[in-house]
Amino acid sequence: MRQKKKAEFLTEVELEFMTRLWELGEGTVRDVLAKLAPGRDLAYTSAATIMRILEQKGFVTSTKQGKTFVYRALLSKDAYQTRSLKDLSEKLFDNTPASLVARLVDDNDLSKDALNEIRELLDRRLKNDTD
Amino acid sequence: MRQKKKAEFLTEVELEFMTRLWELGEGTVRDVLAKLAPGRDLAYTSAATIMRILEQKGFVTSTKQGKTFVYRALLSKDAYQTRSLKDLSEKLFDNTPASLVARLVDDNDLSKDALNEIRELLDRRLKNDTD
DNA sequence: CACTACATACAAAATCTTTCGTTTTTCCAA
DNA sequence: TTGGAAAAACGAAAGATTTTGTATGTAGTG
Repeated sequence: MRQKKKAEFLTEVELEFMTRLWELGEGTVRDVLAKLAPGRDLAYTSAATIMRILEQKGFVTSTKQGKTFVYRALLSKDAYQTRSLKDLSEKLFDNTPASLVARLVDDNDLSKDALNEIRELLDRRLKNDTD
Repeated sequence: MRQKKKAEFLTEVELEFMTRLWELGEGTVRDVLAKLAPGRDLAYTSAATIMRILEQKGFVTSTKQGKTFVYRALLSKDAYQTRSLKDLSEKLFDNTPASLVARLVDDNDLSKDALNEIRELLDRRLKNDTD
């Protein structure tokens, strides 16, 4: 019998909801629903289902307050950023982060300040590393 | 009546196939199929279907040679890298590329070499910039 | 020619994702 | 206490993606 592998990545809609939850810190289904993009028209039950799925998959947790659940993210935005970047790097940049940065820097006119900021970050990182 | 919007992004499997085609430059269904990951077991007709879908969606084109189609990418890897980075930046980094790079270099998995490579890239960029 | 090997074409099964409707539960105010 | 408003639970419809089987076409060979 085959064990269903734990989901690593969020689906489109799951990411949409996690993003709102990250913004909120924590919130009920109704809170999250209210924060969706203006045009977005989604039944309350649909939103509730998505939150329940997110919990099943282990991306969020909930505690009951009165009769309603309050959700909080278990997966942090930072962690998911890292995970997504790693995935993109593997799938599209031959696992060479430098080429990813190269493409990014070529595409966007990053300000001198932004570039300097990043470089300082690198310097600090390189100093602290002992390996 | 609603016009079906042109697909912007590749699905999981489509990306898998495009990646092989980018490596090959051009190739038949059989060529691409042969290049898939070792464990990957997929019927020939499945591969053919995927290539046909890629063509329908405008990501590749084909020319008939004898009785078989030879496919070539219309969407370049570079262009798709750009598109994907932009999407990731929007969806997960508030559209600020600098924070994306910051997260990337914060990742502990990066080797010293990779970090140095990125730094040199930035140095060159900073020297050439005139603004 | 007609046989064979291999290609394309396409409908549809299988699976995963997204959305919703109905039923059940729960709190609270009258 | 009980009736109503709002939430949760859940099955399943609707939709998209992935995979396959069957039918059909075509080039080349004896």
